[in-house]
Amino acid sequence: MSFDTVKIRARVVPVTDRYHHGDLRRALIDAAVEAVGETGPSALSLRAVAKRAGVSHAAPAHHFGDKAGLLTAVAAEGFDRFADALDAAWDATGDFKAVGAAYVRFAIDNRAHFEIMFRPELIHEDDPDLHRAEARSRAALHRGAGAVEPEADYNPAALAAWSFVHGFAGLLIAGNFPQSVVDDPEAAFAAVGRYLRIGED
Amino acid sequence: MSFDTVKIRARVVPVTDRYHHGDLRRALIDAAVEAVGETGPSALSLRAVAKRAGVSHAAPAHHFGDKAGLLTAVAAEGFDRFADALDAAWDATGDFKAVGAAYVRFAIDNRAHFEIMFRPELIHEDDPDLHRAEARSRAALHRGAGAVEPEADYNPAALAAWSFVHGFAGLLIAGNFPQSVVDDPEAAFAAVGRYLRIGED
DNA sequence: GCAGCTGTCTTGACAGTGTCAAGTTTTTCC
DNA sequence: GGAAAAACTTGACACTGTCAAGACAGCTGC
Repeated sequence: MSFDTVKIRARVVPVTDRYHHGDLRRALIDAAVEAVGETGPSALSLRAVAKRAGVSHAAPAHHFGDKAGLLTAVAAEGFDRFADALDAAWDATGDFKAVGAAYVRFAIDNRAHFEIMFRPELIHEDDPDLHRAEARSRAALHRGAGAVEPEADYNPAALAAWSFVHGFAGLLIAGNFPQSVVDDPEAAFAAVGRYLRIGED
Repeated sequence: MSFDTVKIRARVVPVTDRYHHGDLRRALIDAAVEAVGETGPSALSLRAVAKRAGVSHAAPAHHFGDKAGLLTAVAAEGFDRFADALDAAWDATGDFKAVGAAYVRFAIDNRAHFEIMFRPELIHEDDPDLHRAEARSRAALHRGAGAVEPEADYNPAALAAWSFVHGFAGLLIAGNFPQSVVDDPEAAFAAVGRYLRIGED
């Protein structure tokens, strides 16, 4: 096997790990996210994910151990992107409401990730990578909401803010809100957010 | 059929439908709730539910059509009890916060029902019985939260209150809150609820 | 009081599922 | 260039939801 072949491969799939498929791990996560987006997390089939990625039905197990392992990887990726989004919103505005809006926006734009992230029975909660990513999100959220109030072991203001935005996002993507809210979530969130007593007076 | 027969039957099995098993429909719903409480909604197996109720594996299909049908019945029952709980809280106190506390309490005490009620991909959303029960809950919730603000097509105050309590309940039962909150949810909800600007000034 | 019928449930079968053990192929390492 | 490791495939297993067909009980009409 010549060095050229490797080089060509590396140029074709410019990702961290490389092997036969190129980056099957990546491809499987993407396929899983796609499938969850279409049919929801409960109806997800490992074999369908494998077929979507063009590999045999047992290939996912090699990378993720089992179904929950694959979903754990999706959740970890979700928490990482989530932390990025929240941090970006805070850095850009320094405003709690903007972080809340980013929270809701993330849930809408990354619905598949979001649905898995907060469904503990589907994933391996003890996964170290998941923990790391989750901690990042928690920190980002705390920075946005907790900055208003002094830090504490458990911060009621942060919990209030979290409950509020999480409930709004969850009810929204589950289809519990009227069409006008779905059509313009940002405006609705701004209107509804006025009833939260945080970051003012 | 004579009127007397009905009366006697009604005393033995005081439920809507009756047949061989006594009330298999009821038993299957109970078994499903039990199973969901133990393993979560995703791992629920129709055959396991049937075994738990002591009937053949295909018996549930006769009463509920399919798996989603069984879960729909659970959700409908959940929404009915939910409406009862919220109405009772409002009638007893006339206080929005008490309705919120009842919301959280219901989620904790009826975790299996609650988890299914807000997971649309698991149930038949077009089921008329579900719709009826859901409307009852919506009305009860609106009575508790919407009473504060004037009625409208879409009431921001009601949506805010709903988002807040729903998020709190959801994050709590998903294990995202610190132990102190889990140990005394009522106290935590009262503390956190102060950050919601509803029903005051 | 009995034939027929409707509703309740069982049996058996089917394709599809997750997981595991064993094999095959490719890459890496020295 | 050969050995070892990694990446995947193949085949099997028990289990799942769903469907068609049949068995059984209870009620209806006479």
